[in-house]
Amino acid sequence: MNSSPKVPMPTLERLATYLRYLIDLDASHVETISSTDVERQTGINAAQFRKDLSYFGEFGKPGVGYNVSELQARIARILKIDQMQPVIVVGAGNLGSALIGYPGLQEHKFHIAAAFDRDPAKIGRLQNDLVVLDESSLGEVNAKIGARIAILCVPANAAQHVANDAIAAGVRVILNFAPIILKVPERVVVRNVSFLQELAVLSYHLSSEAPAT
Amino acid sequence: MNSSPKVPMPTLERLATYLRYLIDLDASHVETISSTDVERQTGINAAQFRKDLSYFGEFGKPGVGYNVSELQARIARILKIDQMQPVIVVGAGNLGSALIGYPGLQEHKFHIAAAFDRDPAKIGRLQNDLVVLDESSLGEVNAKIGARIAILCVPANAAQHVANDAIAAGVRVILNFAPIILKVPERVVVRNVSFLQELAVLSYHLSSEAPAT
DNA sequence: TAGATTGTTAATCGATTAACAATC
DNA sequence: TAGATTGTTAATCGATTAACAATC
Repeated sequence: MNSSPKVPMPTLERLATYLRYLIDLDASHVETISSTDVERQTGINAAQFRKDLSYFGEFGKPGVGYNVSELQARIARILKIDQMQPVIVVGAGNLGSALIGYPGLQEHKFHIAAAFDRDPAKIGRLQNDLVVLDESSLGEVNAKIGARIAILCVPANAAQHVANDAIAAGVRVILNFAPIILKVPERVVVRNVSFLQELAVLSYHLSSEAPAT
Repeated sequence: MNSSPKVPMPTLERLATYLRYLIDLDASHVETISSTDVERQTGINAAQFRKDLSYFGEFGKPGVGYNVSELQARIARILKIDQMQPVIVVGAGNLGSALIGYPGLQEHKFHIAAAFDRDPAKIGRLQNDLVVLDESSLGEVNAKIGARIAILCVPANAAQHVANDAIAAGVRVILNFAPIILKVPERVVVRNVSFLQELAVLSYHLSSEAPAT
């Protein structure tokens, strides 16, 4: 099923960008686009766009361009967001709650199937139509749900432990918000989102600019 | 003040990772590390680590290694997180609230100086010791605060407008959580954090794995 | 057909890694 | 001094971009 052996990570990230852009175009009833249109509107080089797509086959018509809704459907299929995916969230603090209620999850075919926490004060509480479950029941619960995607919104000191549990429960990819480098088996894919790291990089860029008033 | 003309973005991102790791080491009273230690514990190649530092000067002693607390202090200074920085947050929804109360902001020397929203129901409410202000007062308020960092947690359709206002108010770097590509003057630096994009990339990786049970 | 735009190959660019002389 | 580890140069690797024949 996986005809492309080595797709660069930046290509995958851009694919998600294209998809978002195509959804907007589709909503605006645009039917056809060219790679040059994409460059104008997203800033991503036209050759880059064509190259990115080329990892997965042929998508356009020379002299014409790309059919928006067809391209959208095909990229969605490549990213496996053409059918609903169950996702579990561990850590129901502020961030966890925000993610559970994040707008757009549904459209992207992600379904938060369960939320866990270890804090007795949070367990049992309702969070966006979801009862927060005891973290220790993660394995048991996921045996039913079968989620292969987990989102970790726990503190750094709990993250490794929770990751281990999630992996044991069948999770194969992890979106990690905890500021720690997780040690996981090679088959498991982890992506880290670090709010403070992003701010730090931005902070660096304050220096090179012209002095403020 | 900016002796290094062209530091690669990946280097800056890793710098923030090193810093976090060094803070941990310091807390564990480790005094000295070698680049090989860094590789073992973070997975980042030892040569990469040394190369990254080399953009900013000399930090270690041949045959000995790096002094943890000194290195920590110097990286913090490079990233300008050695002194408190005011930050404004626009959009006080779930995500905005989560970020305002995010643990670690203080340690990283970021201070959320004001939060804004355009929803009358949110304006005036208390959010982590902060009164949510009317978005339309952003310019006026930031004239006093002088924040050069803004975090955007508004919906996609409001993001460009808010970004324009923030830039007009003196903001020079933006952390954008809205799923949209902002058009900004060249001098302004934007970093995008896209939760759904991260999930999409992870979702892709589910295919290449061994079949589930 | 002529004009436009694709998919792909080749050229360029930049980042990572290995190797090693310098040095503590 | 001998052993360890740095900072940096050179080699490798991979990603981006330009160019163009194929084709609608």
